[in-house]
Amino acid sequence: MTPRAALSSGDRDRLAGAIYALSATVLRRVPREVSLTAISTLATLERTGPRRITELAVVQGVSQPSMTSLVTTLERAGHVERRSDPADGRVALVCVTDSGRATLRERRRAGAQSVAELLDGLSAQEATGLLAALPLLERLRELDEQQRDAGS
Amino acid sequence: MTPRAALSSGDRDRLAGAIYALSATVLRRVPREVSLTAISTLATLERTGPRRITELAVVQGVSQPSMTSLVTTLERAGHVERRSDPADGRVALVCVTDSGRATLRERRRAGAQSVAELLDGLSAQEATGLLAALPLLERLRELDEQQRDAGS
DNA sequence: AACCTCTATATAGAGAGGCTATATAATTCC
DNA sequence: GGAATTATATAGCCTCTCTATATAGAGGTT
Repeated sequence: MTPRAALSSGDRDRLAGAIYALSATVLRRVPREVSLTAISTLATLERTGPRRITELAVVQGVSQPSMTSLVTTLERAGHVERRSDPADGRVALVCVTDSGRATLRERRRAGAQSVAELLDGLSAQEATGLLAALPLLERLRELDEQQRDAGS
Repeated sequence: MTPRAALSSGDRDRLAGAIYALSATVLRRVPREVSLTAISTLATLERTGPRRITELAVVQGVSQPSMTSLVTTLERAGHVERRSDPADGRVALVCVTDSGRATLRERRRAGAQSVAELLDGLSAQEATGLLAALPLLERLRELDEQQRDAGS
């Protein structure tokens, strides 16, 4: 894929495996009142502005009926609004509301809180070492985001 | 909690937030034929040997009826066996089978594969930097595991 | 030994979230 | 203007989770 390998095959697999395992661990720590897909959808709307249902379904990797149902649920909860597209009477433009943004913030706070408790188990030296990797962790997420939001 | 803070409050929150966000991102990349709880349960059984249903429910943070139902599903799929405890006729000792271990391996492989594709988007320098954090990522998972498996 | 209480698991029924198949309405293209 | 296409909605089903409750074995008391 890449011109030259950045990591040896073994390192690449070990690192990827560790990240996957940690991810599963972290997500299981946080109780979910709102589904992962719902949160991720709100995040997409916040980042990229109003989107159509079909686009959201593609971005989230769920079927269109599932996204219709999710949007209906979020709408009832007041987290999003359906607006009509003046240019095309078929489409529903989904917009996040202040309530939706607040939910997103709260969810991020709760998630970070849970991970922070895990971080407290590290020594000062370990914590500092991990902090050095922070930009790289953020970069990984950006990489995924770019691929994900491309579904326009 | 800890005697002295290893990180500033802001760093701690940013790092925790980044890890949580990345975790959610990573897990949404991997299609799930088997539920997260099922995989995590198989992993617990592999690590710690046969366990009672009630223990597994506590460790996974689900209700006992949910765990009974999950074990039944896993048993039908051949991934675990129910054995009786000679010392107590009420308990069902759940044991992972070879098929269960194979499922676990395959799932880890698929997860790592998906993350590896993300890693390929990093430059050689970034990838090497992240590799340096590998032991710390593993350590975080161990910390969680210790808390989790304690439910004996 | 009979009984009561506690514990381990199972069952029943309901709700959320996902899927496929299909219906409906608006747009686009001859 | 009518057919084909596209965007969303609806219907029906499956899985996973929950609470409430039933069943069966263990343990202690008299």
